[in-house]
Amino acid sequence: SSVPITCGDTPTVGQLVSKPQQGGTDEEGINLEEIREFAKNFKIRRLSLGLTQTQVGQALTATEGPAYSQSAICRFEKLDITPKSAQKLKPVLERWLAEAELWNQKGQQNLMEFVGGEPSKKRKRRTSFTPQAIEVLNTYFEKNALPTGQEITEIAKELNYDREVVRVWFCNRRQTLKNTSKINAFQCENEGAT
Amino acid sequence: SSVPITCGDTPTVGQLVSKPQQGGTDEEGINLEEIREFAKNFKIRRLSLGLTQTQVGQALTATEGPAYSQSAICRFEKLDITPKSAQKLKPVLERWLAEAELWNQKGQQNLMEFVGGEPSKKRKRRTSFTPQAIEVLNTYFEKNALPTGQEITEIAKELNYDREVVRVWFCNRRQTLKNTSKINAFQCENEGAT
DNA sequence: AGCATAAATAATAA
DNA sequence: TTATTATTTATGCT
Repeated sequence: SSVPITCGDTPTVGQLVSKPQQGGTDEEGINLEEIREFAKNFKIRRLSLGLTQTQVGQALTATEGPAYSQSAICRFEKLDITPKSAQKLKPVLERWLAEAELWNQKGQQNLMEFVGGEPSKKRKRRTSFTPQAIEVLNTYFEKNALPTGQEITEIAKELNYDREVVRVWFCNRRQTLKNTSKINAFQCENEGAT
Repeated sequence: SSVPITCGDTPTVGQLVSKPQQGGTDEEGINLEEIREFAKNFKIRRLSLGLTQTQVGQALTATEGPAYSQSAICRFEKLDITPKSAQKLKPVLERWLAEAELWNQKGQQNLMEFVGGEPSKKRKRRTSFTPQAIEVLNTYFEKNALPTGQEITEIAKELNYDREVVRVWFCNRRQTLKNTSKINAFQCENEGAT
């Protein structure tokens, strides 16, 4: 009385691979086990490069012709995809990833260029501060990381923010800088200077 | 004079800002380069195990005594932490991670048991809101985009949806609004105009 | 076959 | 640290 739930839908790799009956190979000779292994590996390597599914999708769309959405990458990694599609996508991903890793070895900058994102994409801040306000705050911070109460009041007034908010911003800013500067300062090793 | 610890008026921060580097070791003999390397490695290994910062934090809290929040793990990985704290935290993380990897080799189940979470926490099924519910939610949102916990509970009750689902809906709704209004001239601050 | 968005995870203002 | 925002992933739908 085993009624197939699939109702004619093509089963996904994930569904097939969890069935021990097939021994890792589907009826068309596709090695499902190999695909599963690659998918898992792909995710780890992607994360090691610090790339998001969106980035991979966009990069592939740019270099490989057809469109690869974030959803497509997601579904591949989760094996929520038909064996046929997976079989087709696998070599594309494999080739692309290998190249990406090559660029990464030459430096993080090269990778980001290869991926196609902006090299120095500005990070979005929490909404309490507008980007403009952050810029102004940083300018003040560079001049003086420890403003007096009077100065804080004036900055807050200029930016039209709550005084307390500005005070805490300086606190957090100093904290972050203090914590990270020592350890992180060595990251800039490929800067052309000695 | 006494040692000023408070974030408001420590005069040494300005000095820290422009402090020259010391070749990978700080004044207390901590190998910063080693910590940086480990932090990077830690993240990759954590992701390879498929663990979240939250899971690591909770597991550490359970096995190691003091509390380790998701934020703490995040800050360690980002090196947004003092060298002293990092030095203290590093061996704990190293030991824990090694053990986690050991359990993982014995099987995914063992790892999840070690981590202490539910064996296989499934992602919540994506809820579909009825058009009627969306309409009601939007009406509430227009009146108040940031309802209190009490209000959320009431709205959820009225619509007969899970409270958490409603809470997340407001989160995402705020997010969407923010993203779209960014395209237009945005106004983040409704405080007294200048 | 992929968009819209719900849910989950990471980062950060307080 | 905690509560919330920002970002990323996953999935219901057509």
